[in-house]
Amino acid sequence: MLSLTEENYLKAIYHLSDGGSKSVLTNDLAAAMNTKAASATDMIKKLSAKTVISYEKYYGVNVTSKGKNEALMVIRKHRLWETFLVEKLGFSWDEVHEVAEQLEHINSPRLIEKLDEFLGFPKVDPHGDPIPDHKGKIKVLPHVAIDQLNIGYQGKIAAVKDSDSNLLKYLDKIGAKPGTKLKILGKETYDESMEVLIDDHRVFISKEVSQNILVVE
Amino acid sequence: MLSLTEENYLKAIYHLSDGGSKSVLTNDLAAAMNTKAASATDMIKKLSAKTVISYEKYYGVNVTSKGKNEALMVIRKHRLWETFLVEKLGFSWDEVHEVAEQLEHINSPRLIEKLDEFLGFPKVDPHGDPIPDHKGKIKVLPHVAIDQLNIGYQGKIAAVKDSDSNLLKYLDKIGAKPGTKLKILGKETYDESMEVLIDDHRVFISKEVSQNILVVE
DNA sequence: AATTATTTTTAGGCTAATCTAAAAATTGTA
DNA sequence: TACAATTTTTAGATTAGCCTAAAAATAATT
Repeated sequence: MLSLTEENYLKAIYHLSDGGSKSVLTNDLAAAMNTKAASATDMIKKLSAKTVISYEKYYGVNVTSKGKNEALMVIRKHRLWETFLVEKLGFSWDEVHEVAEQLEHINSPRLIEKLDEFLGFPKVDPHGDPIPDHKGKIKVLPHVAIDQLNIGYQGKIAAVKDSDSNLLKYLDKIGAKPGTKLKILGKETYDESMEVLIDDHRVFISKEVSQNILVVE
Repeated sequence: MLSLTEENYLKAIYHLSDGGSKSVLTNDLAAAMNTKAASATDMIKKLSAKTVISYEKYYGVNVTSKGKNEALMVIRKHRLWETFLVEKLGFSWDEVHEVAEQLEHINSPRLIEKLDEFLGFPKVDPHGDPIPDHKGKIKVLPHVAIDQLNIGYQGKIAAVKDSDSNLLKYLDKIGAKPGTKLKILGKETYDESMEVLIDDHRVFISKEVSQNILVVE
């Protein structure tokens, strides 16, 4: 059993390690958790003792398969709650994160299975991120940001990066949400800004924004 | 801002004081919280400092109006979530308490208003207990337990006491839930057991059970 | 009214999660 | 390769919530 704080650290480690594929450094973890390195070290020791991460002094931490599973269950809960908030309660997708950060720690397997069913077993959350199933299986689709694509590309938005609430507000304003069709009309070589067609509306977007809109390759 | 633990203590004080109408003793509070008197004293000091209760050494605590409001907001959340779990997720009413104990501490005024709306602004929870409105206003109906009533009484079950999950399971089994019609057919003077008609089914119930089935007077 | 019993509070300690400051290990560079 | 810079860990405190044991206050009983 992990405490709320331990769950949050583990989730951060999981994300920083790209789903367990690389080591995470103490300082990076501390930065992600808005704490100091000393606190991160303390927590690393605890999570190590609980065998959800493995740890070699001075060389960073790795998520164990047990830890991966625990992290995926938290992510599952987070994304199911986000879906609930948007689909059922009418939240806009830029305001769900904070609430989901709280709801993801509710501990009731039965609740989460019922919620999944109530939502119709969704595969992705409102930002297009995949929702792990009850066994922790997650379907990672190969996404590319549209700044990597060329003029003439046509397709549907698969996901958006959900790092920043202001970005999400902007994306919402220009209509860029998962499922919407998109076409690249032009690209300025100087600053890599783009002209795109989003759901038949012409929009100019900066490179920064284009890096956050993802399509399936 | 109250911590999770502080919220739980305040809620217990509110309930033990019958909604703020009488003082609560340290030992009773400790018993309700499954802790020791020393811990209760510690917490009483903290809640006092936060002006949600008033406290005179050795003479028990009283809820302030500020505290009453805070307690009512927690109760509002608890009962709205219970309603959600039963109405939307298909939980049976004897299994919602534990989960609602966790959900009641989620802090998001917007969430709770949206949830209220989603549920159609319910007036009572699945046990028949009134749900405080967003201002903390609560409509207390004058309930009587049916052990106080005589043969021939006819009416609808208004609420059941939700103290014990085993009792709730039993009540569910015999069909005794809020809204169901009920008639008292007989009463044994020796042990005060009763024969009642619940939704047209004849059932014998002990005094203990009859004390937990409430109707509007 | 005095003594006993009960209740409540205080004193001092423990653990989880945090911090600052200092020490140790690793990495980068002259 | 040795010294400087950076990163990480350790040491020692702090706060919230809990504990036990002892002291203090109130209540009950002879």
